[in-house]
Amino acid sequence: MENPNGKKTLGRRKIPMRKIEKKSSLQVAFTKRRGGLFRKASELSILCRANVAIMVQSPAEKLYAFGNPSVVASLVNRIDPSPEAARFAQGYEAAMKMLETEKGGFWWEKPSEGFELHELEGFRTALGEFREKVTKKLDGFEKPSTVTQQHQSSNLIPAHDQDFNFSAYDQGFGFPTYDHQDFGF
Amino acid sequence: MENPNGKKTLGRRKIPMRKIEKKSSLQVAFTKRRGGLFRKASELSILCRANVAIMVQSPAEKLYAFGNPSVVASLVNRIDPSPEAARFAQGYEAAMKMLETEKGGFWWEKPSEGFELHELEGFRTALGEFREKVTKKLDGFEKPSTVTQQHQSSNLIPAHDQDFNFSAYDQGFGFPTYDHQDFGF
DNA sequence: AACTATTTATAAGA
DNA sequence: TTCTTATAAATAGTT
Repeated sequence: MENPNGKKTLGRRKIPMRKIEKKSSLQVAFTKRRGGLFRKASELSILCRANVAIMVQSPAEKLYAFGNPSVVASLVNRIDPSPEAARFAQGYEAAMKMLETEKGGFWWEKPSEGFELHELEGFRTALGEFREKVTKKLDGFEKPSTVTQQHQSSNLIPAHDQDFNFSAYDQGFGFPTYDHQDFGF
Repeated sequence: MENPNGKKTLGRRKIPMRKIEKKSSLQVAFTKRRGGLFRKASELSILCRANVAIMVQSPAEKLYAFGNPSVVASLVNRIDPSPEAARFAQGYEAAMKMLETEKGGFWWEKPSEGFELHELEGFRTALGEFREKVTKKLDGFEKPSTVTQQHQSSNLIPAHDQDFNFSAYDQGFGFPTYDHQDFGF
């Protein structure tokens, strides 16, 4: 065997967090990680009763979407309130239901796991309110170059007097999110 | 120590894939898994040069978003082409840039990792084309109850003559996705 | 918010 | 591409 330690494979290896150059590796990684991302989203939905919608675009401009049909419908309606868009959402849901019947049911169809209509309406309005609040919050912003190196985020977003913050970033996740705070069920 | 085996903790435990009932556990899990989901999205973006946008709504209707500013801007523009929405996107980007300067830079600002403008335009148009194609594809759909128990998905989506499929589901991920096929960089 | 042991994800290689 | 294997990473329960 090629490995000095006599094991069959090297196992998973740590990779640097930058673009994968090798084309074949890139494609495999994209497929695996897209699946992993959608699985994580599904688990978050189920475990925590959270609505999740995801869109992923590959470098080749292929588009992939995740979401339970109702959330997709809500999102589509936001994106385009036309009858054609609504018909797309209906078709999507119909196709999902067909697969459901064929395979034995999806989680969002089970009464104990499904979402109520009023929740979907809430999702729709929350999205609109989200935008409005942030627009107001960011009122008067200047170009970033004029406000740097002053721990501006702290000034911008005091710890206890805000509607939005970059909590995930502040927690050291290494990436920013723009979200509500004061999570409370 | 309380554990019969003398170890400090029980370690991670497997949990059933259904709603977490205990309120405190639910909140902790939501926070952890939302962070995990966004981290995975970030990694997918970096490793594979993929545009990713995510929206998560908690049961308490708090809204969380992920995406590099340009993708968010594109998405926002789709959702609402009004000047106010555009201003939100600008504010989001400005806030991100402030944090960037403060902390040393985010991946999407680095030339080697960033996206080009034409890619963003592609993302925008891909989203529209996606809807149009699916609308056309689903033309003539009936209610799901009329077409069940016939391996309808196979009829609906032949293996090699389609624009869209449920590939992730078919691969046994346990959740459906609606996506393009024939991935190729 | 930190800590571990365990579960889960996944990079390489077959 | 799909399967295997070993390691890297995520996280449930606890402190």
